[in-house]
Amino acid sequence: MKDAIAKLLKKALKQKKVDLPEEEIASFVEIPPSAELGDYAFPCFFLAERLHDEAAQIAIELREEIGSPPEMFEDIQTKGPYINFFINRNNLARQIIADIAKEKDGFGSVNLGKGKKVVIEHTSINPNASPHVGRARNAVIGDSIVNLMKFFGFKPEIHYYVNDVSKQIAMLVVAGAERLSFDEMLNKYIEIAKKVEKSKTLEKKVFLELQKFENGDKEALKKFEKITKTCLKGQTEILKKIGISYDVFDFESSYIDEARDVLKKLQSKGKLKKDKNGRLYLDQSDTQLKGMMKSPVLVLTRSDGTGLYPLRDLAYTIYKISLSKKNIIVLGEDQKLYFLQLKETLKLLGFDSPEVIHYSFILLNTKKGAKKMSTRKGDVVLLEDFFDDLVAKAKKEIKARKTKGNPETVAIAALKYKILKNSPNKIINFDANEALSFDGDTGPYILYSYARANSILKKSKKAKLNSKLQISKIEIPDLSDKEIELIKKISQFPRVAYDTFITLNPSLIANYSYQLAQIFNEFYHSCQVLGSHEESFRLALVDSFMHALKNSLALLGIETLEEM
RNA sequence: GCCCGGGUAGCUCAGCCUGGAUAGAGCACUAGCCUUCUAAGCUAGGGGUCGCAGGUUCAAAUCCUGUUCCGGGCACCA
Repeated sequence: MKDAIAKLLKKALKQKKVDLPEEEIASFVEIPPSAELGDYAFPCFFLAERLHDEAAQIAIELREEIGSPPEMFEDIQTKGPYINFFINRNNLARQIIADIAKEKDGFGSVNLGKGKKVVIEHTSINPNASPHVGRARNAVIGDSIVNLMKFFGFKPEIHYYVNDVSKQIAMLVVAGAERLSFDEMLNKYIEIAKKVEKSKTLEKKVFLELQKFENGDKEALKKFEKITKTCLKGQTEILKKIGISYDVFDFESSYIDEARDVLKKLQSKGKLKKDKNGRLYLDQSDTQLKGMMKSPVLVLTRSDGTGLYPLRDLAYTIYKISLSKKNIIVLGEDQKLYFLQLKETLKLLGFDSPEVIHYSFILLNTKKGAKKMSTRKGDVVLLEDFFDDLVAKAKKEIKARKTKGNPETVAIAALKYKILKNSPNKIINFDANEALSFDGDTGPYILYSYARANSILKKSKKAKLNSKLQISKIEIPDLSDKEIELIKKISQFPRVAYDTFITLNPSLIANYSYQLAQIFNEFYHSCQVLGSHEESFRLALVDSFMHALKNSLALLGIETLEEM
């Protein structure tokens, strides 16, 4: 569209003896702040100096040069220093409705992946306790990326890395937690973490337990496995409740042997060094990490010779890359530098590294200000508790309204939207009261607009008829402002979905979903559908809206409700 | 000390990549709207030195530099 405008302008500019390439002209073309100013606009400021005239006057003269607008435009006007282009809205309306009627749930989707496998690792919570909402951010973002990949024709394989070789589990072993249930784990963990912090001898005991596990001591193995299993089961059950599941669970402990091979390979690269305590480390001073760290090294073994986490992580990442070249991982912001270290090490070994999405923490709003959630300190809002609160609230609302609708679906929408509407790199300030709200910029609000739309179609006798009717036969009436806004917003969906895919930033589509729902609600109030003269067209428009919103929410991992 | 994020209305956030018309939403507050398709809604109103200071530009929330505050990280946690 911008190209077409640029073409018109190029011709007009030539008359004024200004010769600019079309691409440059197109780069000036913008979308005006309000619909009254048209659909596209061309600012003339930059021409003022060159033509020794006022920008507003130039706009008028250029407009004259263009002459009568071609068919694709309804009108071309000038407003001050701008030339404003109004596209033919009826054409747009017809086209969008026809596209969606044809593509339905595929509207906006492009088969970029062509069925290619993409390995996505997300969530990967330490198996030590019930997850808090901060951890849930990883899972919710990861799940959205999975949906995004599917939408663009990839075949996602979802991996969950289970950190079963860890100090945390060793601590729980020392605390005798292998007999505990999942619900009891958190308190035990907080208790032992406090004790270990205070006592060096207890910490030694913890590391001894870890060493025993790594060396394959049967007793230790059994205890570690029991705790890991209990935690993993508890965690995945909660995640399943919010509609997030996994294809493969990879256990860190099964990469201990491969880790040794990685160590050997690094040895052969000649970058591996041993410090005076006997630790093996990788010198990274010849990489971008120089200047970013006090000492650019990656420590790979303890002084007792046991491998550290990065070593196994390397082995694991190499394994994932062997599954598919396209790899995505979701990691906390605390792992930014570490991931760069990993990336440089993989590069040294001749491997690509996964695309990474880093997300910031969710802070807890308290009277004293925001503070970080910490499992270790017990300052958390547990995902499960928060979700249960959301479900209870949804049940209450549904009951009050005497409607039907699945409260779990409403709660999932509230939770996921709350997490996804912010850019991953933005810290989320989590306020319990605000998070429980279903008004305004929330998941339930968006679902509600869908349910309302559905209600119209359900009550309509023509809707069924419409679906069989040739879209081309529907008469497009003179469009009201709200109808135009809605059509334009719907038409943006493919672009927004694609941008989300490129940037791996689900907040783009989350914000779009909200704006779309908002415009629909405005349309709903200003335009009666049933029984109106424009009924056929409006029914088709409502149907188009529903598809756009449904596809949009699907990318966020949110299901729509026909009634709520 | 160094590296990476962030600072926009009382609060929570869009907008920044790719500079343009009066800086947008939501919550909270005020006033309206349910005998018409679901009031989880809509309409109207008040509320902003876009952290601060320079610079580039016809034009800066947006780009550049400096500075400040908050978060994350910088050798045996994972």
